[in-house]
Amino acid sequence: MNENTFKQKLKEKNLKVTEQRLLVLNLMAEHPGEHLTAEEIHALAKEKQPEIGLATIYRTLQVLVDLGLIDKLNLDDGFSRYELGQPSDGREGLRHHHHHAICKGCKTVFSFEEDLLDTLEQSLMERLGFAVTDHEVKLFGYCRSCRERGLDKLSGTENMEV
Amino acid sequence: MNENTFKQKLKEKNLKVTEQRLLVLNLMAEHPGEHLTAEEIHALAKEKQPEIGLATIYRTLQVLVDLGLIDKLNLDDGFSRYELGQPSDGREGLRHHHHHAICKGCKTVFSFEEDLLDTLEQSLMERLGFAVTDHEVKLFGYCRSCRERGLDKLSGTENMEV
DNA sequence: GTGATTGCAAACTTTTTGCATCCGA
DNA sequence: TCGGATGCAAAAAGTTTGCAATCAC
Repeated sequence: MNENTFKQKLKEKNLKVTEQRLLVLNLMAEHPGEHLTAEEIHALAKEKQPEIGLATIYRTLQVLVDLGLIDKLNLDDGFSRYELGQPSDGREGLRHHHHHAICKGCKTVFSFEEDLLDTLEQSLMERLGFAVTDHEVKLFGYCRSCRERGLDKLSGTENMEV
Repeated sequence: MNENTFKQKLKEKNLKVTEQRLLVLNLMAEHPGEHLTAEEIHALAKEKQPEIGLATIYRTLQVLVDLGLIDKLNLDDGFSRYELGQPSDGREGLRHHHHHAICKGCKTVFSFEEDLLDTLEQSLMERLGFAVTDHEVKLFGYCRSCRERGLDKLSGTENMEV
């Protein structure tokens, strides 16, 4: 995604090209694979444009989501998080985002690509007539190092909230 | 899940058996397959116990989640939602919840069972050493009736928020 | 009796909105 | 010029917390 494509997309929707919008998109592009909160993006943005307000960040992120340039994620920590979108694979209307594995021990989020949902989506279409355009997959469990430290063997709730 | 099993589980954690806890669990059991918000559960609870407070609902729901009796869902509508858990299939530590397909046209949520993630989970274990204990799968798309009404053919953002 | 639980209200947190000003086209 | 965009502050909405009174055991 280069800047000209972005400007093009904005114009198609009669949206204006502003410094703030360029800044936020560039910040997202500089942090690929990260899952940033609005506050984090605001902090990064203020380094380059100290006047920028948090409301602008939220409004800009919504624009970028609508344009399909970034994805909004919910990793169950009370924040909405945003990350640069994956380039489309060309199938019309399909934006298959990558998946996330969240370690319940150390809260690390592992991202990975995988397209094993095709069978599931086909079956939905056949049985319900439901056409899938997008999906969000979250796997919860324990990463290797937490398992080596025995964090997956604790019972009860003592490690459910950090 | 009968009431005695519930009382048993509470005692194991040194939690007390209260009217409020019994009421909330029973309400959840009376609404299988529904995705209720805390406010909705509160409204139902007040019919039988008008004094019950919303804070008690939240605290009780957390207890039920911790006990593994209900699941907390996020269907991207700004609410946390709760539903009765599926009975475990016996595999230790595994609670495979069912999946949700959310129609972007009419916002209907379709629930379905399917266990097609085993391959994905095996591959995670082999490649990352990540042991999956649970997962949450959300599919977004358009249901049959919305497709018949052409709601999936609109471009842009005009149908992204309702 | 004693510590957990409840109800209420206030606090908190994230996100949205109203509005005057400013800016891009 | 002019409608959209911004910054600020206030509001909104869902959820959590402090505390005195109450309840389970």
